[in-house]
Amino acid sequence: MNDPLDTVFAALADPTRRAILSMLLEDDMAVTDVAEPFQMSLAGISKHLAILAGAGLITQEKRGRVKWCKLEPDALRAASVWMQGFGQFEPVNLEAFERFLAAEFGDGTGTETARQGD
Amino acid sequence: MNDPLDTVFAALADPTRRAILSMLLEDDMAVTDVAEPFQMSLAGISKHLAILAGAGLITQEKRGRVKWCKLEPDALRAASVWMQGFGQFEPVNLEAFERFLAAEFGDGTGTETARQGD
DNA sequence: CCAATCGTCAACCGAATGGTTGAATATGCT
DNA sequence: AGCATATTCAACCATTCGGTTGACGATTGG
Repeated sequence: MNDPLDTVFAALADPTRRAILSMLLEDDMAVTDVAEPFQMSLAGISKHLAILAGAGLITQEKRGRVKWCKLEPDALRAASVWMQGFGQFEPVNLEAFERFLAAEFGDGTGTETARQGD
Repeated sequence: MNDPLDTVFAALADPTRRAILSMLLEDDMAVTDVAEPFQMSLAGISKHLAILAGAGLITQEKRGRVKWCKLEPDALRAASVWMQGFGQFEPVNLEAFERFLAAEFGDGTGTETARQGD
């Protein structure tokens, strides 16, 4: 895999990884905490995180025995530019995005009862 | 593969398929003509086209014995919306896109009527 | 020191990918 | 009819992917 577009799009093609990215939108997280909501072994999540890091979509910093995962949204820019070239979509607003998140997890993503307890 | 995001991103993760999409930006094309610039069997390209069609990124219409491939940029909208949610990138212009194409194929990207002899 | 916690590594597995070749199916031309 | 063109199908192959389990190296805390 050479082209960064390859790795970024491949990373985004997996629903678990997209879900992880969405989780990291809210806050940096430790690997174990990232893994918690998933029905998957820790090693499995660790692999997904490695793939996301390989694509530059997250960075991981080890403090003590805990490794913190941080979203790096800038890595999406190149891919976004590439895509926009096709559609010339009108500027996207966050509402549409939140509808999307809601559709994908059916999880309360903000509008009603903003996330409680952080 | 359930989520349309899965299929769209997976389709975009392959450089051959992205190149095909870029070619189709300029014009609809027959399968054989799509295959011509690639060092790959026709059947190989046919498979790639099937994947793109499966993701909704192109449609194929058979007229006579020729199957025409047409770009469907609207299929990118959902993926684009998803991505924009992370970065809130400034609106993207076509210049940036053309720089990208140039970087990826080093091919004349439009300014000088790329299609000769149609 | 000892035990628990955090995370990765290594080996393994089944399924999917990306590609090939050769035969098969349509369609068109003369 | 008969041949060439356009495209897919089917079988096969090597590689990668997504996942598991079990052992392992760090780090922390009693």
